[in-house]
Amino acid sequence: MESLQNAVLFTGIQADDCQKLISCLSPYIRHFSKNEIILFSGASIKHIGVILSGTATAYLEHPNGIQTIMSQLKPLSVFGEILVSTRTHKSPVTLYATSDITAAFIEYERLFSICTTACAAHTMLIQNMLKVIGDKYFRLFDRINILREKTLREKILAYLHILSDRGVVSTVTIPFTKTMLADYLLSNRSALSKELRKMEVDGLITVNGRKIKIIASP
Amino acid sequence: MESLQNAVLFTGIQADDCQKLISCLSPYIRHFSKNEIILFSGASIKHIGVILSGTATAYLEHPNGIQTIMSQLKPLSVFGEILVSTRTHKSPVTLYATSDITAAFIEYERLFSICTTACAAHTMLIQNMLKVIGDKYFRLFDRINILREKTLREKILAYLHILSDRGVVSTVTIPFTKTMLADYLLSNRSALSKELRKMEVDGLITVNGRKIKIIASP
DNA sequence: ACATTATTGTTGCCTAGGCAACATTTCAAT
DNA sequence: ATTGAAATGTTGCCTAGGCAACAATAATGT
Repeated sequence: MESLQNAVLFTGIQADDCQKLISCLSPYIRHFSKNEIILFSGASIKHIGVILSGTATAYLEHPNGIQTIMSQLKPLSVFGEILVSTRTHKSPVTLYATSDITAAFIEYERLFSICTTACAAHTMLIQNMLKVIGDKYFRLFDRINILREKTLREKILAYLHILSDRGVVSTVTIPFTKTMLADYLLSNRSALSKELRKMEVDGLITVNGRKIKIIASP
Repeated sequence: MESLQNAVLFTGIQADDCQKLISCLSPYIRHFSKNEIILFSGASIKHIGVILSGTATAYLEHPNGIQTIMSQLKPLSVFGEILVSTRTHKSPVTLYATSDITAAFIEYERLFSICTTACAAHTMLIQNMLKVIGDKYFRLFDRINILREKTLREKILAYLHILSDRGVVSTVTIPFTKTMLADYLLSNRSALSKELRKMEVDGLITVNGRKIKIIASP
């Protein structure tokens, strides 16, 4: 439970205020085992979740059964926070546990109920939530920025550029498998494999498993 | 200024509370003439904007100069609200006035400063803002849902399906030109034109200018 | 009413990359 | 260590749709 304090939701709040705030939010803990579904696409939820330990992956489901990767969650990642403000609270994604997971859940209502003990902290909490939502929005925006590139090569470069924190670092580590990367880029795995090789031949990058070094940035 | 009260930001707030709240937020009004740029991509802003009259279009700019349409704003649309919570407050899009525009601007700080007169209304305001942000998030999500379809025909159908409020209505009116639609679908205009005709021939839809009737939904 | 500009339809050409099929390597579980 | 299952590399084929170029139509401003 102490680790919950480290979540972005609680940054900028004094330790003791934070204690009070959290007890005021009265989160409850749930465990999920690997491969279990934490949240079904289309299901209504009335809590936001915080991953305390383990990892999860969010997929967008297609009527035809195909899944598209949307995001990866790691310890202290928050989920369900966008649904707070929607009418139906229906999740647009399915959340799979990719390892054994411990997660904390906080009821939406608690977030907005003004508690008597730590109101200032409460305000900070809401602002932090805005920040979390903003971050998620921009990650989706990043993807649009990548997908609008016309060729696969350009998509890859755009992806690497964003991953490298907009060109600050030159060696990046892809946070998932190449198969998933192809999925993320909405392209074909073998086409991705081909193109990465071509880019290596053309001296643009060096590929080493999941590590990619970006060579040219003219 | 009365029209500002009708913005989503102020729904669920009593008229008199709303008056107080708005004077507390002390918005200021600005005018833009057609084709003027309201907000530059990359520019920092410290206000959220509400369109009072007129229309605007948000474009994502590419280093190479190509613009991708992101959203259309009409009276009572809000913009800049996602930037409230970010560190740099830098706009990811450029906002063009597509007609003469009147807009109200409210400083971020005012949103969170607890006023003495209408604190409850203030809380409602924040919740409304969460709703606005959530809506924007889902509109972006919709686009991903469309773009991940593999063929152009499937993209068009997915687009029409979402536009028809998930299949409730069978005749939809495209909110922009076909040229812009092709842009939105990240595809080629003449390819879109071709495919729409083919779909008409195949008896899937009927196209009448910007009105499209969806015939089959098996 | 007229002129200018934007939108739309239509055609043909051509290539990026989707797809399937297989071999190889890496990873995970027992 | 061993086995089964993913992940990855690689090849060839083939088509969806990008692109350019033009004509026709519609919208807009003067």
